[in-house]
Amino acid sequence: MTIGEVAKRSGLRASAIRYYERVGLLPKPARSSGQRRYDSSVLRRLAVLERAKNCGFTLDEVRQLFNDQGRPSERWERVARKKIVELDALMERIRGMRELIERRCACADFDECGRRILVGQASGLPGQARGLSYLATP
Amino acid sequence: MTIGEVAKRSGLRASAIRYYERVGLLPKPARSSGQRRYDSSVLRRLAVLERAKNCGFTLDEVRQLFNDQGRPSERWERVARKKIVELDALMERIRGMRELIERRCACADFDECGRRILVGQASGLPGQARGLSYLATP
DNA sequence: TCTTGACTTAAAGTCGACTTTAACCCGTAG
DNA sequence: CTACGGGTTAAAGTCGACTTTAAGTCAAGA
Repeated sequence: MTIGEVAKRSGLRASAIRYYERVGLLPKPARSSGQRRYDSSVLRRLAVLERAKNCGFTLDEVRQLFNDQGRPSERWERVARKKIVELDALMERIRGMRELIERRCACADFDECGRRILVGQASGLPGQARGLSYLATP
Repeated sequence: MTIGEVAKRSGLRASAIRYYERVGLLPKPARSSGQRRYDSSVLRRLAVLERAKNCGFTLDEVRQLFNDQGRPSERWERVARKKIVELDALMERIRGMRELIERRCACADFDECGRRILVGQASGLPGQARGLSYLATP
């Protein structure tokens, strides 16, 4: 298969496939007159990669999954355990945000709001928040 | 107050305060021999800004909160409703990720894993996932 | 022969929320 | 006078996961 076919079959862009190769997530394929030629195993590899991304793993974690030493199941176990902890923390953060939003105030304007926040010391939300731009699902 | 004092009192960096001014989240303060001079209202504004960030609002949304037209309570209501929907969707996504991770497979290696994913059509997770690097709480 | 379409590369661009850097200015203490 | 500790600016850098661009290569079809 050429990279274009792999792209069509996997639903990824060719540029993404080249990128994965560059960062060490895909083995370098054979070449035919300069062009990459893949066998079907790349599709399985990409399926696992997609699945891992759907589990919330970063590419760095997927690299650990694919390339670290030890049995595959051990590597999975290690990375998965860590991710579960992160996901639980994130859930907690989001719950905190929701609560904070739902806690309606009776301020006439934002200056009064600020005054109340400054006197009442508790923000009610543990940890620092980041934007939620990652919510966009294109 | 100089920008340094505001930074100390608010816990923000001076560079962040200048940045907020540049993007229209803070009004341009008076100057004394070239330097910014603030009155205490800026602390209340920054307190609201921080609170809004803790609610998960992006700076763009905070800008709508501060600068759009309509009553403050209306602006808040509009932005807050939208954010709650986003947060709920995010919760759902994370729940899906957790489930997917917890669903242990019996594959000997990742190639077998890929084969199973390719034949069984359901990923079990709705929507596309993104990395979770935003989890890092510096 | 010329064109088309698919491929190749390195390098730069994207998004958000800042930070860092480089080069400069200003008032005061020694 | 000069060093020091603030402040100032525009421009570039950061993080992750890619995409886009520019310029070039290659085989097949008209």
